[in-house]
Amino acid sequence: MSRIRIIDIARIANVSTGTVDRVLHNRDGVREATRKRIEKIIEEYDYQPDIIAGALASGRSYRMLVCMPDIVNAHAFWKFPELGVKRALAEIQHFDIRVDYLRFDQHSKEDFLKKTAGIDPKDYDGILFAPVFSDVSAEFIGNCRGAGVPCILFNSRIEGVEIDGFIGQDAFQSGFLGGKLMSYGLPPEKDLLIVNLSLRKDNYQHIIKRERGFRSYFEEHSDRVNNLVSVNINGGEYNRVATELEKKFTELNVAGIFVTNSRVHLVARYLAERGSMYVRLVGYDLIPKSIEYLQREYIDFLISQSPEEQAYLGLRQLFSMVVLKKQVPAAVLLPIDILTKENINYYLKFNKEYEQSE
Amino acid sequence: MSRIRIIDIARIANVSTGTVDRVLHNRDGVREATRKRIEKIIEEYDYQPDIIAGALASGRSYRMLVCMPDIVNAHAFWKFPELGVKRALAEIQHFDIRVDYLRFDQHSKEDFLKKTAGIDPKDYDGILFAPVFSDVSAEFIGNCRGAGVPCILFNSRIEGVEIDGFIGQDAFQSGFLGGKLMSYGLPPEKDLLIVNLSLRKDNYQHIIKRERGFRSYFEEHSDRVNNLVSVNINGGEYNRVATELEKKFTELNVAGIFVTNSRVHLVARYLAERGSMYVRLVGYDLIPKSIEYLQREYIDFLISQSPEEQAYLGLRQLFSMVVLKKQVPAAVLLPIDILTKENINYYLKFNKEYEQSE
DNA sequence: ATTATTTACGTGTGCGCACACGAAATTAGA
DNA sequence: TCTAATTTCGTGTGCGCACACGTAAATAAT
Repeated sequence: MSRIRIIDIARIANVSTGTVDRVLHNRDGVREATRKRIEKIIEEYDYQPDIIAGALASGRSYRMLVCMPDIVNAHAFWKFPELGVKRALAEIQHFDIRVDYLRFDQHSKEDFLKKTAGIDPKDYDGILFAPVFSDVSAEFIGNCRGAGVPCILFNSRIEGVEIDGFIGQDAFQSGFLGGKLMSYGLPPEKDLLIVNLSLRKDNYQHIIKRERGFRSYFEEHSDRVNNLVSVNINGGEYNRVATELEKKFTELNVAGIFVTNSRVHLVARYLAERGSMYVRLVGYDLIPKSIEYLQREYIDFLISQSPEEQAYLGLRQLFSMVVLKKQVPAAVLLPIDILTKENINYYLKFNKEYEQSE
Repeated sequence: MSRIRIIDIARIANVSTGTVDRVLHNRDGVREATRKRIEKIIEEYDYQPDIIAGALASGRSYRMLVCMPDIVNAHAFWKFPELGVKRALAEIQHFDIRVDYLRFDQHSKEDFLKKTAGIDPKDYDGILFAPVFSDVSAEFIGNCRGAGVPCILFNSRIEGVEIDGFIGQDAFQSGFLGGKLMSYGLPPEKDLLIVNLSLRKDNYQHIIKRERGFRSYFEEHSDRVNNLVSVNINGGEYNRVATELEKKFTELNVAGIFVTNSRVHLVARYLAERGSMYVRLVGYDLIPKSIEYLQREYIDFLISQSPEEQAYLGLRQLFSMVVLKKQVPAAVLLPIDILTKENINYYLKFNKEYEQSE
């Protein structure tokens, strides 16, 4: 009653295991009639290959490329995807899968081009990629898929570029949730700032969607008549941010600030130095500088993109596609995690465990 | 340069693979001196068995028992652990692991005793167990571990009972977080209700801890001078709940309600029928009845225990212990998920995907 | 019709390990 | 000292599959 094997199929079809093997692997050298007959039996008995035995026999090893920005310091944002990759790797280690990392400066398109220039996609069986620069990323993806190498994206997506899978977050909805967290308990008829602290104009897509989502919340809740004011501060050092904010604080009656990316800690610092603890502050991502202000209660909520989980799932999907030859969903949108001072430790501890288990 | 194999060790030690095999499996029939010699080599070269080949050769199959309460309707709380078990199973299916479910009426200790009486732990290689009735559960666990069967608990833990692993949540901290969510934006000097709607007094442990956590938040934030009033309503049908709440609403100036378990939807119904949308309501668990009120904004926040993830991790740990013979952490406390109207869909969708992929 | 070429298929080996069986070495028994 | 019992070890086989190789059958070339 156990599972049907190649040899069983061979016997039923009155051929040898070699012929069945050829059919299973779409190799030629099989007469059409025979092929049909065998395929029918495979179908009928719902043959499921024993991938354990397959892996052992083939002795194949796999090579994946994980392409994402540099980890700028030991605990920055891009450390988490790496942890996720390692976690996935630990689970599938028996399959002899090796991973190369290709890291690049997330602020330099030139660096990205230089680094990817040295890559031949054909050296890899699959690629997990966090696209930062839309146009050149699209080209890179095109090269890979042109060479027949599966490509799975995470963190952000590029419109109109065909890929094998995407793992990420619904940016609009996360902004919408930001609106709710902000609004919750805030007096109406006060002013709210939406602060964009992006360093590059390149990958603005999900930043814009976050702002739209945030605004949309207040449009849908007309009882909240808060006044929403956008502030764009490029450049990025603290003094610029402080100056710009100071201006707004004198003009307006600021009751809350929504920062559309992980640089929310700069705003938190401003509030801390100003002693404005009462101002609601909501931003993105679990990075150490922000955690500090979350714990000191200058930041009220952080919305997490679960970068660890994104990369974990990404590598698992590559594995499913490449090794198990299974279909994977075109897109997976992860839950939008809400982090506060009170639950942050569990997210951190979780990651620590993975680090220890290396 | 590839991994060292049994045959390599055998050659180095000047013995046959059979002898190495005996050492590896702690079988007798090996002279002490030889054993030492081989063990030293194993150590020195850090031999890691190829579990792929091992699984293939041994042809072993494994049997796990998953023991938890009945799924009372198609979408109730206990459906989620089942989904988690299935997800884990899908990932490790190549190892021929079968799972039996033992379900019992979570309100009847007699039923639990009856069901477990028919179980011989020795029929199983591992047990994943959600203990509900402390005393008899402890006995059951004792039987299993006495028979040498690893036992991993999830959902709740029993003090003083030795187990092989626990997957769950920090109840105190989740209550503390509930306090924050409640407090956030609520006017001080109003009254808050803490409502206990437990059906059985048996497994009160984490209910009590949740209340303690909640109260602790307000103790630590002395600027919040809200008045906390506990309400215990046993029994459980809606009318009782409505009557008791009505009493409190006339006595007090209720601005928020914290419900310590998943029956928060009963309170939400009361608020809905009363038209009291302004009252903040925080409770537990993603069950359909609550989701409805979450979407209608009578419930502001649900704290999720991630039951799907708990069971998923539980089975994965059993697998690690039993099949891979690896050590597993004594306890894993999962992140405390915050669910709102705005992010609930992603948690639901995620589960849907698993359902579809069956 | 005979040979060369192509197409279609069968056979054999090994991946790394687990385990049954049997053989050799050692010790005990007489 | 010789045999029997026991301990210690080696050998062989197979798990299900992938893949190289070899061979038979069909077709083409001469």
